[in-house]
Amino acid sequence: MTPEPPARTRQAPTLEAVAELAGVSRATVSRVVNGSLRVSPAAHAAVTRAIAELGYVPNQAARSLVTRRTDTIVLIVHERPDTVFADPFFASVLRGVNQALSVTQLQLVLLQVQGDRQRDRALRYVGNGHVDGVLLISLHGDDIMPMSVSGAGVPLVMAGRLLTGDPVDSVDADNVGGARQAVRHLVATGRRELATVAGPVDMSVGVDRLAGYAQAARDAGLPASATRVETGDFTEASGQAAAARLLAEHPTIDAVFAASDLMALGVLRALRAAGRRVPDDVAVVGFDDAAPAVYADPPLTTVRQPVERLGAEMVHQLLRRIADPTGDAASVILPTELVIRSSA
Amino acid sequence: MTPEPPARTRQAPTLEAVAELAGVSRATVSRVVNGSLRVSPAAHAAVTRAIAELGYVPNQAARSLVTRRTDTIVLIVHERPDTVFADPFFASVLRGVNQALSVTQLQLVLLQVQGDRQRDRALRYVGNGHVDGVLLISLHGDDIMPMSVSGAGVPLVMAGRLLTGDPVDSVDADNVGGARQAVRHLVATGRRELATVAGPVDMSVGVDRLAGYAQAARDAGLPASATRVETGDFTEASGQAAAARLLAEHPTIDAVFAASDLMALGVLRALRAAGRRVPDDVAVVGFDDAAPAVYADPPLTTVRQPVERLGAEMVHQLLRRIADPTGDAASVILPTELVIRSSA
DNA sequence: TTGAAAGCGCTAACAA
DNA sequence: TTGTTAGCGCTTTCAA
Repeated sequence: MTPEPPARTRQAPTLEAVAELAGVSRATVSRVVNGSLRVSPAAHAAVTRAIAELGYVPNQAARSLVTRRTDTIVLIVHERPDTVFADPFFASVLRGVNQALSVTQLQLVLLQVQGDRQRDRALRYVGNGHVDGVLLISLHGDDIMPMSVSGAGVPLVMAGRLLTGDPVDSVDADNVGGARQAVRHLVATGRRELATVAGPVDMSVGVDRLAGYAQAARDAGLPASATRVETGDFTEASGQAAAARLLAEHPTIDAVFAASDLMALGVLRALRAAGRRVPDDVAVVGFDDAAPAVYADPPLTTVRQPVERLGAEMVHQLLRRIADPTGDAASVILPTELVIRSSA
Repeated sequence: MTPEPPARTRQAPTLEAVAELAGVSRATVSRVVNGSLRVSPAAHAAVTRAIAELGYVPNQAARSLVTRRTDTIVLIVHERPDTVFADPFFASVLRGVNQALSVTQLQLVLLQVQGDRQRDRALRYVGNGHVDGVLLISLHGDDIMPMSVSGAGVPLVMAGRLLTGDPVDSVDADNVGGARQAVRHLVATGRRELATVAGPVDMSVGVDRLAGYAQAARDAGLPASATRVETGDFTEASGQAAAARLLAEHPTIDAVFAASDLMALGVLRALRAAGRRVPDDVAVVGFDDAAPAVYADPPLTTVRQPVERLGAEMVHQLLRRIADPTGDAASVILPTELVIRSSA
């Protein structure tokens, strides 16, 4: 009287069982499962039926052991130790990643990394063949992860670009172009005394959006006095503080380009606190990273980057790189879009 | 002259290599790696040194093949085919999950599931021993996934609860209590003509928040006429439409409880569109699911649920269940908190 | 405390 | 087109 084993323990059907039921060898079953062409219709049918009957699903561990593939990629989010990464941006990227992945056999492992300990653990995980490829979202402009990963020969695609200039497969929004759109819009609507609340200078997004701002201001023939810059860290509070500084020192400002949506919100608050009217008095344009700034009231004119698509493109590029590990690093730049709403 | 193999291909050191270098058997190395007590200090030292020298990391596939553990859990997000799941809520849960996981050896696989096809694929994935446990966030009140998963003997913890009443390990916010807090607050501040914009009746959050609202209204001795209900689907647009209906039919309303933050935003817009002043004319309290309603201007009084903690608690409960698969299903209810801001 | 040996379920030559 | 066979790297009895 052997006791009934718990469901959990009940042996999942193996290749062997399928082979037996179908009356063929394990190799043939394997061929069918893996879509080999060199199988007779009869064998194929028998195997397919047996698989259905038994509810067979390949054991991934056994498969990985021999193929050295894992059918898994990892998304690493390398945050700063102190900062909380902007949720909506991340969630939107993730949505795009999942969508692109849903038509593949690949599974997604998620790794949130803060600090050197966790980073090194992640690096070890990746370096040890646990995944077929890496997607990286890094908040560090000089992160060592990208080079460590690609140096280990593991396919990698990162969001944004490396401030070090090292070549890495990457997908990025057109931050320079987006900032230019913002400035051109402000100038086109008659603004002449511009300022920007820029992002951190140690992040490519920060650098690029500032560069676009400066370029466009120069192109518009604005004097240097009309290109004020204060820096924030992408948070609402920092945007508010930066705007307050701007207003105190340059009361004649009539437009602000905020390099993130959260900072744009802060700018709005600072303007209100200072008794300025938006947009009559001062116009505001923010960069839309999918954070909730669009819920500002009145709604904000923004430069929108296609965040979800960014995630999907990262996957596509990674798949390409996995299929063909050779060749130079490629950068995909996604266009931004100016979305005009009432407050600018 | 064998060509230099690419880094990728270079054999990772195996147990065998470690054993040889340490001058012991593979079994002994395995014991050290897995923390067995029955190893002599000398052997232990030799093995430890060899591991460090070689940079050995166990091959997870080989290990899983024999242990039948995967050291992986999966977070399944079962969305509706049409709806886009609220990003910030999801991202916050994920943050809590990751945080709880970071002190373990477990890896997190993420599965976004929409529609029956993907659901069945996920079920097969889980049922075939790919993961040690499942975390489930479901938007379907009568989802078959929970019972399928736990019926297959795979440890499962879900967020929320099943409308079917089936017993499943779960973690939930105190939605009933939170809604009561909201109503009590409105009553305490002098409101007498209440209404709610409730959530979908096929989701436990919707049902529970409505139940709390009704309970508290009754407890406060409000007449039935003061417990109007309109239903939305948790989106801002639906909140706005519901509030518009409410205002049209019951112009005397002086307070609205919105069962989600996005719907609260919609309510605010509807009130403004109707020329009502907030909060003087009509007070609004929303349920804070970590969506951006708190960015409303003026800020909204909300009932806040601890979303991040919810994720962490789900992990803790799952770990318990994995360690001890027997025993009855348990429900953890997390308290909510009333956060009073200007608009109510 | 240690080692020898038997697989875990699968893929991939190689032979037939 | 099919089957046979030899492992992939690890854990785990079982004996010593």
